[in-house]
Amino acid sequence: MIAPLLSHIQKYVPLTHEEQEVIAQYVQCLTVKNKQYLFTEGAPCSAQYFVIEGCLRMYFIKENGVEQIIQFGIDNWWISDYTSLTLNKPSQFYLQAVQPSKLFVLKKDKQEALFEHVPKLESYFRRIYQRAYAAAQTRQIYFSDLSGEEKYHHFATRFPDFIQRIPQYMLASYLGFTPEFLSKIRAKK
Amino acid sequence: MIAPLLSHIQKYVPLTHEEQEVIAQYVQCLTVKNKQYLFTEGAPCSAQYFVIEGCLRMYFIKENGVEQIIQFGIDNWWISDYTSLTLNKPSQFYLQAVQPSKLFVLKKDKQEALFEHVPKLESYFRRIYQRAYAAAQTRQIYFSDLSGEEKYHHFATRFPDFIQRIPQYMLASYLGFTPEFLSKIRAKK
DNA sequence: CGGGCCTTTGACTGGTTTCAACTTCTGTGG
DNA sequence: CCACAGAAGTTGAAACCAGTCAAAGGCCCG
Repeated sequence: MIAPLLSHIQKYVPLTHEEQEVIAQYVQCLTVKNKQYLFTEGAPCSAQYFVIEGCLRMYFIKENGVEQIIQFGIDNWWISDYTSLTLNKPSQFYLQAVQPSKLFVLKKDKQEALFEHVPKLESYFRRIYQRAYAAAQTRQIYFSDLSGEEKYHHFATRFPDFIQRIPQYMLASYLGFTPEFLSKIRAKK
Repeated sequence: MIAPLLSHIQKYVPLTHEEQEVIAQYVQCLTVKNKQYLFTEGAPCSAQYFVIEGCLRMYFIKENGVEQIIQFGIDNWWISDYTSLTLNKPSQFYLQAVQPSKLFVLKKDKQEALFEHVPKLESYFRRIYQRAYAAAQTRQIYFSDLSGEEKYHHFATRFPDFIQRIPQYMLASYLGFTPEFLSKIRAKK
């Protein structure tokens, strides 16, 4: 059950059997239905989520009322509103399942306690956040260099299986344009 | 000399006198002239930079040949191409001084060695990267919700002193539009 | 003092949005 | 299992935000 998380951690730091037990006690497993929310805008977000199955989307509502997805949560990826989590501020985002999903929850206070018991997890999360930040930098290249059409083709060729799993309007939202425009791109060929 | 860095670290983790000495041995201080490069696209980037004075810009060249700034490096902020640093790949960016600047350099191998000697720095960088990632998430809100004109006004009111220090074409590049368009925004009032 | 870089201004162009109408898909209850 | 209502996707016309190109003016630094 907790195996996927432990094996992910062990790609970065080795764990003794005892450490694995401790970790298992500090995280909870959670099964969510499609459309279920993990947190919503305005409410404080006090946990991080590790997706092992299914798919989440994190989004906010723009001035004009349109939903803007800023990230999908898929297998082996931690997702959360880190501003809310770090500074104890109300969340800026909604985190919602877009498929029936299985995930692990690590609450903020549990994480801090876990660092006391298993200090090498500091190293694990240091690497995780470093990679997440690196990915955010790289994503900026695609989002500022590519036109709408190019972004779609880039994403469609990189994640051909993923785009099958989500409705088009969510893909359009993530790529930063309207569903109508995506429809026109797809009509071209 | 190294005081600004040590006091920044101590906002997150306390340091003994010995630990401060060790850190001082692993980082180098560097003074750079305006327009000097720290690394360029294609070359591996094997260090992070902590700015204590002056200003850096990190940018890449778009398909159409235009420079796109993705980040400014100012006081008390670590800056680097973390994809290059983490995965030992050639850098995607240029990092260049836009003012005479003072900074500290932490090479990748030195950082790893430093973690051995001062394990609590894992915790420091874990927090630093978590905040950096949080900031990247928040920035996405502004960049996807605001029009060009709104981004300018938002940035101008938030950092009124900073925009005085850099040429307008760099601000336009950072905000994701052309210098001509910025000029037209400013002409409106 | 000069030359090149930065900024401004205007006319034209184009990618993307908006709006509205229509079609297709989906899932839920009878 | 079918029917139907609401959600999702498509299509076209008109409008708009921002880019491109070109020319002129300002300013900084050698």
